[in-house]
Amino acid sequence: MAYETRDTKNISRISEALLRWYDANARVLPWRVAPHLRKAGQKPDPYAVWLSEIMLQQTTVASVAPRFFRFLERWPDVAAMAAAEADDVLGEWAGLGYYARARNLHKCAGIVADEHGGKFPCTEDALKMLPGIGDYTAAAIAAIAFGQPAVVVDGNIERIVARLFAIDKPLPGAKALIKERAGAIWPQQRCGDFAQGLMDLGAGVCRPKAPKCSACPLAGHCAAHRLDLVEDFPVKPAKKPKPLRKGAVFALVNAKGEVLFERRPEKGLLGGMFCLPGSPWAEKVSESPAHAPATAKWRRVGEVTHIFTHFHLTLGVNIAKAPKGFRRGRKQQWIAPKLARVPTVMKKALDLALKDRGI
DNA sequence: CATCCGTGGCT
DNA sequence: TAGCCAAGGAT
Repeated sequence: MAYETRDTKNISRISEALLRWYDANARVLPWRVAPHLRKAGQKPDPYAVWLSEIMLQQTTVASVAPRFFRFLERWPDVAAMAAAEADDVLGEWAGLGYYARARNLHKCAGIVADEHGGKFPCTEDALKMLPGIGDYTAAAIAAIAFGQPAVVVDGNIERIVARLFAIDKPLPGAKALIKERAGAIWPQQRCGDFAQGLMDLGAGVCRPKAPKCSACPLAGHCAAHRLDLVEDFPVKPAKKPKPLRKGAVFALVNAKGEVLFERRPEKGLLGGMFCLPGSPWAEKVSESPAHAPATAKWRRVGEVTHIFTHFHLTLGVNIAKAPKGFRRGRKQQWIAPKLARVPTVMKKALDLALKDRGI
C-alpha cells in the first residue's frame, strides 16, 4: 500500500508537470484546439481530428498541413467525403505516400456516413473497426476528439516512455511493456491534452537525437536521464539493407500533348494510383520496349532514381509520340501533364520525359 | 511477428 | 553521401 501511495503521487506529478508544460508550450496546429480554447468550451471536430490523424501516420506536420487545409476545404465533413469519387480522394492525396491511407479514408467516410449516421463512434473499440484506424489512431481520436481516457502510444510517446523507465527490451517486442508503462502514468483527466503534450514533447524536446533534457519538464522523473543514457533508448533492432530494383517507364504523348497513364492494381505498391506504363521492377530487368504501351519510335531520355521504404529504384525513362490509330486500354487514361495527380516517383519520370521537349 | 507500404527533411 | 526519422496499419 505504501508503494501504491508513493506511485500515485509520482504519477500525478508526471502528468501535472507535463500538462503544465503543454499549457505553456502547445504547438499551434491547424487541426488542434488550443488548451485555453478547450477550457473555454470549444470542442474539436471529430472529422477533422480523424482526417489529421490519418494524414499524420508516418508523415510530418510540414507535409500534412497544406494537404489538411485542401481536404477540409474540398470535403468539409464526412458526408461530403463519403459522396466524393474515390479517384478524387486518391488524386488529392497524390504525393503524400502510403496510398492505402487514401483508399481507406474514403472507405471509412462511407461507413461512417452509411452505418453510423454520419457521426464517428467515440469508443476505441468501435473506432478500431473502421478501415485505416489501428491501435494508435483509435486511441488518439477517442482521447482528443471525445475526451475518453484512452492510452495513446505513437512513436514519440513510445520513445518518451522507454526513456522514462529506461526500458532496455528492444522494439518492437517492447511495445506491450511500453503500453503498460504508459498506462501507469496516464491521467484520468485531460487525456487528449496529455497525449498531445507528450507528442509535442517528443517532437521538440525528447527527440531521437540530441534531446534537450535541460528543457524537459519530466527530466527529474526520467531513468534514462538519471543514467545519462537518454539517446540509448528506445533500443531498436538493426535495419536491413535496401535492395536495388530497376525498371523502365514509357511516356506516350498524343496530339493534344496528353500523356498515357495506367492505373495500378488496388493492392500493393502505389495501389490504385495512375502511373506511367512500363516494365515490372526487379533486380535485373530488360528495358526493351517490349513493355511499352505501343510500338513507336521510343527515345530514352535518361533515368530517375527513387527510394521507397524497402528498396531503391532506378527507372529508365522513354518517350514517343502515339502512333496513328492507337487506342488506349481500359485501365489507361490520357492525362494532361499539368493535371497529372500521380505518385512522386512518376512525377519525377514525367518531368524528365517532358523536360527537353519544350512542352 | 515480419513484411510491405511513400515521401521529404535533416544530419 | 547515406542513413535516419516521422502523430502506423494491414496482412
